[in-house]
Order: sequence, then structure tokens, then C-alpha cells
Amino acid sequence: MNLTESIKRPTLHEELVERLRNLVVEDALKPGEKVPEKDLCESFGVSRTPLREALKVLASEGLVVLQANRGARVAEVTREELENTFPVIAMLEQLAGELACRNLSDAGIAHIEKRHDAMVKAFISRDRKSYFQANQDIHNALIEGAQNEILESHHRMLAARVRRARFMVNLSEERWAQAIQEHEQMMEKLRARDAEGLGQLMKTHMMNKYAAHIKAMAETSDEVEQH
Amino acid sequence: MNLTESIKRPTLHEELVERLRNLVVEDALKPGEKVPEKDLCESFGVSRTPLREALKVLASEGLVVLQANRGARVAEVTREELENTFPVIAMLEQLAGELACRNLSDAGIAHIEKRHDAMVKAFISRDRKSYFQANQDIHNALIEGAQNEILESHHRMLAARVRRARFMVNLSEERWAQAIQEHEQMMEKLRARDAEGLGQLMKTHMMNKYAAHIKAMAETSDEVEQH
DNA sequence: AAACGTAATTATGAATTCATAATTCAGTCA
DNA sequence: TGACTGAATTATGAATTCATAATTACGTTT
Repeated sequence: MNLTESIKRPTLHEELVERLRNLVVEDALKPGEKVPEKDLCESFGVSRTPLREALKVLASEGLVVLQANRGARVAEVTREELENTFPVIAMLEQLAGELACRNLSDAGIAHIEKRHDAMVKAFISRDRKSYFQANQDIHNALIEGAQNEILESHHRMLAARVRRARFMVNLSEERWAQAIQEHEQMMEKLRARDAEGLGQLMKTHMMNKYAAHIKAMAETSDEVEQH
Repeated sequence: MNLTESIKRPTLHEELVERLRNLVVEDALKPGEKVPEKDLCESFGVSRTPLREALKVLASEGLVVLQANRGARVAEVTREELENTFPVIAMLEQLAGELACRNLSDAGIAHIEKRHDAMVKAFISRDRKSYFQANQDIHNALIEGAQNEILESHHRMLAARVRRARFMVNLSEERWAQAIQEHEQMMEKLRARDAEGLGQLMKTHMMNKYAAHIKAMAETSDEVEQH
């Protein structure tokens, strides 16, 4: 046990940052919506001061936008923002792959292997919910496995901004199969502890995910136009 | 001109974030030091509320550390943090190099060429101040040239954390010459708009900078031990 | 009725106040 | 003298208050 570790007692505003972030990521507060300061204060039972502090932090993370004298709005996820974000996430995932190969313990790899198997099973039975969960677990384990806090925090920030695009819901059958295949390859590289290889694959995997998202978006807007 | 662009009128806390960030990066507030809330309020002529809001933001950027009921301290730059930060910056620079090659205008490249020449001149006359300035300008121009706001903001955040290490002061003659050579190569790739090539070089350039820093640190601590 | 202008209301940014935790300092006792 | 105790002081987190900007509601005019 590390006795130098400081006692964890979250302050009010830290707690609020967490909660508000969830509201935004979970889509309880929709993009473009005004953040109802007063209501939130009441439902959380806090005064405006800590809530506003939390909003400032969220703004610096890009999850909300502050307009002088007009309060905060949930940031819109623009096409341009996604276009800019994906390449950055892809680079971070590449680095994470490289580092995870070097720094993960055998047990850590074994754990990912288990989640991978669960993910494949979920794919076979077309259980989207379990699939997404396993997929998420694998990516998180790889990021954590990199053992680089800076990398992790920046990845988390970017992932939060992107997750709101909810691009996973319109996962096509093709893309799903392709993603599984990519994950198979990733596992091979991880088992072989081929750092460069895994990094390269993770980068590509992320960019393919983006491409699929763009494609799905285009198709959706086509449908809309037809109405 | 874009008429939809909102009017820029910085609020108090945004202004303070800027100013405080500078105080930390410029080393006016030293790592580990307590941030003197009261004094800063007086010298800036503001109340504690906006200043504290600014501190929360700086904390989320990792520049200061908040301790519950004990205020804020300037974050220490640990060896481990540097070790984690450099590879991440290097990846971002790689991406910036690739994107800059594709997105910079010819005029943009010409401008960088000018600053490069100024940098070489400064090297020849061993004018450290001008050298650092030109170097900084070149890197900034390349990051901006990537035309990716997400990339830019995350790079800025990380650069701020690292700049405080003041690793540039102990620039050895060897490393200096090597850096110039690397910059020459970078210019070649940029002129040729070789995106992959420039990206690769910028990544390596950053990691070499890190290696030189580590070496300089080791030598400094050796000297200390001899005393 | 639609458009404009103005007053009332509300929301926001920032200062101030308040309760409490942390720190300093003085006094006591070994 | 030096370590400990507890009161006084200070600093901090959060609530409240206050001034002002933004929004809404209303009335007037055409």
C-alpha cells in the first residue's frame, strides 16, 4: 500500500465535472441545447458557483461552448470537428498499440484475449450490446496497457467528444465483419508483441471506423433527401 | 469575411487563464510553489471567483494541481511526466507534418523558408535568443499549417507542460548542430511536399530533442553529485 | 395584423459573504 | 530548551448578493 497516496475526497466541482460530462456524453443534454444552469443547480442541490466552475472545465475540454453573457451550450459535433478529431485519435491509438505491446503483462494480454473471444461470440450471435461493451473494454485495456497517463487523458478527452456522434449505432454488416477481422489481426500482433505492427493496425482500424461512419452519414442524408 | 463568426470579447476568466498560463510557462510561478490566490487577485484587480475558475481550467490542463482545502500548486514536471509527454507530442508533430505538407499554401511554405533561413543565420552567429524564436515560429507555422484545430489545441496543451522544463537552455553544441541538420531535411521534405517524409522527420526530431534533454539532465546531475 | 420600440423579467458574470478546514502562534509542561 | 496543546488567524470552498447584459412581454404605430 502506498502511504504517500493522497486521500481521495472529490470536491464539489470535480464531482460536477464528472456528472455533467456524463450528461453530455450520454446525450441527456443534446448538442446545441442551452445548459440550464438553474435547473441543474437545483437537481444537484448545489449553488451556481461550483456548477459554473465545472462548466468552465468542460468548455476547456470542448464539450460545451461558452458565450459571453449568454451562458453555456452543449457543443455541436460538426463534420469538420469529426474530420479533425479522428486522425488525432488514430495517432494516439497507434502510439497506444506500440506501448501496450511493450508494457502489458502476459496476464494483461490474456485478459484482452478473453474479451476478444467474448466480442467474437457477440458478433456471431449479432448481440450488438455485448459487442460494443467488449469492443470498448478491449480498446480501454490497450490504452491503459500503454501505461502513459498523458496519452490516456488526451485520448479520453477526444473519445468523449466523438462518442457523442453515436456513430456506432449505424454499424453496417460489412463494416462489422471488417472490424472483427481487423481485431483478429490486432490480436495476432499483440500475441507476437509486434509493437510497430499493432500500432499500425490500430491507427488503420480507427481510420476505417471513420470512413465507415462518413459512408453511413452520407447514406442517411441521401434517405432524408428522398423524403 | 465570415459574418456568422461570433464577436470575440474575452470574459474575465478567459483572460485570466491566458495570463496565469503565461506566469506558469514563463516560470514566474515555479513548480511546486503555492499559487498565491490573494496576491494574484490584487495584482490583476479581480475578485477570487474568476481567478478560481481559471485555476480549475489550468488544473484540467495539468498545469496546476488542486488540493482540497489547500488551494492550488504549480504542477511539478516529473521525469516520468516528460517521459510520457514526449512520445505523445512526437506523434502529434508527425501528424502535423503530414497535414501541413498537404494543406499549406505555397506562400505558407515560403514564409517558413524565410524563418528557416533566419534560424540558420542565428545558429551561425550563435545567437541563442533569435534561434529559439525562429525555431518556435517554424514549429508553430507547421502546426497551424496542418489546419486542424483539435491537433493544434492538444499540441498547445502538451507543449505548455513541457516548455517549463526549460530544456532548451542546456542545448549542447552537438545537439544544436544536429537539430539544424534535421531542420534542413525537414525543409527538403516540405518543399517536395513529401507528407509521410516530413511527418517521419518531425517525429524523430522531437524524440531526438527528448534524448538530448535526458542526456543533459544526466550530465547535470552528475555534476551535482561531484560537489 | 405586422413591425418596431420600450419596459419588465430573467439570466449571467463577478464581487462579496459565510462556514469550515488548515495553519500559525502562544502558552504549558516535561 | 523542546515538544505538545489549543486558541487565534488565515485560507479555502461554496453560497449569496449585486450590477448588468440579454431576452421576453407588451403596447404603440402604421
